Amino acid sequence: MRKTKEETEKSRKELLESALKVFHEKGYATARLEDIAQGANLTRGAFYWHFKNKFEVFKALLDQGFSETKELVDHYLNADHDPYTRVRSFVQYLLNDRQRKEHQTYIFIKLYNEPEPELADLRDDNRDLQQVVVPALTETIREGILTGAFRTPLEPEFIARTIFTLFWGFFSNPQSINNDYSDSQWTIHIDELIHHLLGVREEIQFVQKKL
Amino acid sequence: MRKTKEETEKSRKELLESALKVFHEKGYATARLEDIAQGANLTRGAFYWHFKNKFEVFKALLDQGFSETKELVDHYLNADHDPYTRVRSFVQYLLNDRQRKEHQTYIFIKLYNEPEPELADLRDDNRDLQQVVVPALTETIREGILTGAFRTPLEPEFIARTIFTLFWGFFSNPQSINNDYSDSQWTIHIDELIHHLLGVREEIQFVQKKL
DNA sequence: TTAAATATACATTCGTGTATGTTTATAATA
DNA sequence: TATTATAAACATACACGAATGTATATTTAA
Repeated sequence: MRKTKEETEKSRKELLESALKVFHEKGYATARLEDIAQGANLTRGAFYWHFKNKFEVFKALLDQGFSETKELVDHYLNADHDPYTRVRSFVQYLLNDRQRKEHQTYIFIKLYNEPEPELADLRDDNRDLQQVVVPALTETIREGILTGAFRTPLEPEFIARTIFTLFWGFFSNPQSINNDYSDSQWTIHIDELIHHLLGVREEIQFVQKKL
Repeated sequence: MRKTKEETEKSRKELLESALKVFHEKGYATARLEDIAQGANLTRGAFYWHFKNKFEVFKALLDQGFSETKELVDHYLNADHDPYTRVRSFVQYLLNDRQRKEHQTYIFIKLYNEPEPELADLRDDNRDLQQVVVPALTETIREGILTGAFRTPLEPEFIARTIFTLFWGFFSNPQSINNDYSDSQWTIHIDELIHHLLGVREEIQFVQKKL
């Protein structure tokens, strides 16, 4: 049953994808290796050739999500735009990501929330999402305040943490998904909220909305 | 090994308490009935006499937390005070609860976050925390706006949902617990945030702080 | 020809559920 | 009031299935 190198790579990727789905649906503890294998049209034999065990796939997935988040932060927050555009585009991306529901960031946070003692080590300082997002967000907000784009009585770091925690809650709460207050409503209002939190000057809002 | 009625009741309560702890530490799926029994200085035999299975204890705990939350809402939000005091005391309670870490509300939310398909039925409309908190919070905010205590461009329901979601994220994120940005920092800043969100008039803030 | 890339088969462990044993509070009875 | 029968409130023992990990078999790129 030996396959070509490309086919092997494909198998590995499909196993990872399947694992992400299964973890997302059943959670880490309940996920069975056979579910994961079947999702990739393979057997547990294939799984054990590619990965050591359940823990290792999970770790691989977390690392993947973690570096993807880093790229996101780099792309949006550390971009070469004005502070307002940077914050806003980042937030908008997260909202869309949440709406698609299938993407990394959304599932990533769900994975983090599992109590499971076995995963405790993974949630150490090195993989803290906050430490990736909050500093960049804080810096952007601070810059916006210095340049006079934002006028807010709140501390930049606190605003950053508030936005982060708000999205964390938004992604985590299972009920927020099937609720009458739908995603589209959030998308509209979140925009106002961000403006309100940052104290975005009205001229900027106006210019932005015209674009 | 027959015990008196009081002793029996005590056993049951200790089993529930232990279950709460174990679920909190290990999560639903990983929690073993023996852990729960041992935590109450009993055996699995005792457990099975009091409860049908793991699912039933969990349900009992959720119901318990749910009704406790209802009481909280009644006590703080539906109280006989001005809107400002109601919102603020409610938020302060949650913050303190979060700091104690051992109380129901905190663990309650953690329980809700588990993916575990078996628990899907429990997260239906009837046990939606949002439907308990958000309407009461919305009403309080709306009243505050009508009486002129609050001046905010944001919609009352959205503010309520924002506060709710923010706390959900605050309670859910495992990293927010052992972070350098400590609970006390949040406690201070959250106060400002609530003021900012609600647009609390400065006279009111001043009077409140003097008390 | 060899070992990569799987599938299949098997052993082992772990947790649940249930059946059974044991003690003793409690109600009934005399 | 003392005695006794009963079942409450557990503890202990056992049977079972489910999932993991490993050993072995199989095919075929390289």
